[in-house]
Amino acid sequence: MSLDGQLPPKMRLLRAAAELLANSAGASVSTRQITQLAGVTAPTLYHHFGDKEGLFDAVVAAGFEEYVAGERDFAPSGQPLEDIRRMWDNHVQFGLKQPELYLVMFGNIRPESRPAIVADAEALLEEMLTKAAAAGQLNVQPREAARSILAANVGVTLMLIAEPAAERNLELSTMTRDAMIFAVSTEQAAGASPEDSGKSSVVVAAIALNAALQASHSDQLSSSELKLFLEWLHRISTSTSS
Amino acid sequence: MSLDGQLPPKMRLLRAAAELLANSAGASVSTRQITQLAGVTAPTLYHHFGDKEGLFDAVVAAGFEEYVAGERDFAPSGQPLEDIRRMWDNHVQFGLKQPELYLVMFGNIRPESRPAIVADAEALLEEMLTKAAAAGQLNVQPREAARSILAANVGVTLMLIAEPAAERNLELSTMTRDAMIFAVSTEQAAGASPEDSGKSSVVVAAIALNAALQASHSDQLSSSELKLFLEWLHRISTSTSS
DNA sequence: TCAGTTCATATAGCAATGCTATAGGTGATA
DNA sequence: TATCACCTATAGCATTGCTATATGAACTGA
Repeated sequence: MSLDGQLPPKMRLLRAAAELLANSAGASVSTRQITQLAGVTAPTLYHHFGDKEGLFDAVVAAGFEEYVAGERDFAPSGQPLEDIRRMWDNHVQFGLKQPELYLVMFGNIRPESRPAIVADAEALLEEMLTKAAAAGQLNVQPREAARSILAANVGVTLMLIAEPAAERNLELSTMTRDAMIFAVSTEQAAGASPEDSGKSSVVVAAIALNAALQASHSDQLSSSELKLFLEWLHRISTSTSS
Repeated sequence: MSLDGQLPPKMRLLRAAAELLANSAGASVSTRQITQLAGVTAPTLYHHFGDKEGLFDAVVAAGFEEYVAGERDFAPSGQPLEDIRRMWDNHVQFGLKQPELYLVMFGNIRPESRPAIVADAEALLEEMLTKAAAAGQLNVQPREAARSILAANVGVTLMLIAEPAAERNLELSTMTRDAMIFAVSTEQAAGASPEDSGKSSVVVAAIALNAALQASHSDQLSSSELKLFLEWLHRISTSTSS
């Protein structure tokens, strides 16, 4: 079978690569397989993508588009933390639905190659977490919370992918998810956690104000005042000692 | 340079492969590079390891021995949860010290190939968590806790590896670590403070910060800075627009 | 001591891989 | 028609993982 049709060769190459990548259980996919399935010869591939890795990057980029679309494609519930849960679940589902693609995206991250995807995924989470912070529901900076949650999310998804599909236990996901969200949220504020007993109230309030200010542009302060104000606010909200 | 010496060829192959794998920044290592560095010809490799992947598996196994040794190599503090923290940190340190090896071990996990390593790492954690459970410090089953903590641990380590070494922020690790441990432990009994749920305006946040600042004297701002800061805060919190 | 057996290494080479130098074909524009 | 940029194909190179076969070394039993 070949992916002929009226599609331009560039598209056919992308689809062929995606299909072979998705069905190759870890085995390496050769350019010859791809070009044959696409009904195209080798130079066409290198003309359009320069490289085998270039083609794979394009496939990953397409997959990432799909992922982002999924992350955005539900109505905000009004409860940011609930939306975070859905984003988490969507992330896991994406990984389980396209494990090979996911492994290329998040399993082989190397310092020099592709922190871009990670940064984008973080930004998605951070965006939603900022709303939570604005509602006073966040314990830490939205950015730090996003990094932490994403890390756990990736780890859980990789673990689930590694398991045979039959015995996958999604409880691992929900449990870890709720643990992370609970840890960054203020629901626990009165708790006995030893290290944040001193910082909590001031820092939480500062973080919330910071997020709220950035969401709604208050005109009570001039721009220069606001700049200095935000700087001080940042200083307070990043303080760790009481 | 070659790894000659009195070592048997099998060892030389292992060391050569480990060294090349450690220094190859993601690039693929060829059998010819390995055999040349080991001062050996190709059939020797296949005689001892059968396969290129067989050799790499052996390298991974050796690396895993080192990892396990590190996980066991500290005296139990008597506080299981504190020991879990050290195991977490040791895991991260191992990943950062040998990133390429770590990526092979935990980044490329595929359902059919190697859940063995994951299972062993889980068992290490579970062993310690069982002690915590015996001391009544655990909220969930040790096995579930181990799976969850390991997943987050792997995710965090992968994220840190993906970052340029210069700007690695280990706070991501400690924060996620404590979040996970806190979530599975029984320490969290204290109640929540649902008073400020639902509102998100700048004013509310400013008022909260104002109150919090006056309650606890933060030393992040000088007194003159603080005075001006509070004035602005007052201006914001008395504004009429939401 | 010496044939037999087993283990370990080397020589030479195969098929498959990623990639490319070069040339041919196509359509739009002048 | 002629030109020119763009896209694709033919053929082949260097490198890859791997192996069929042969040679050496070390030990065994007589």
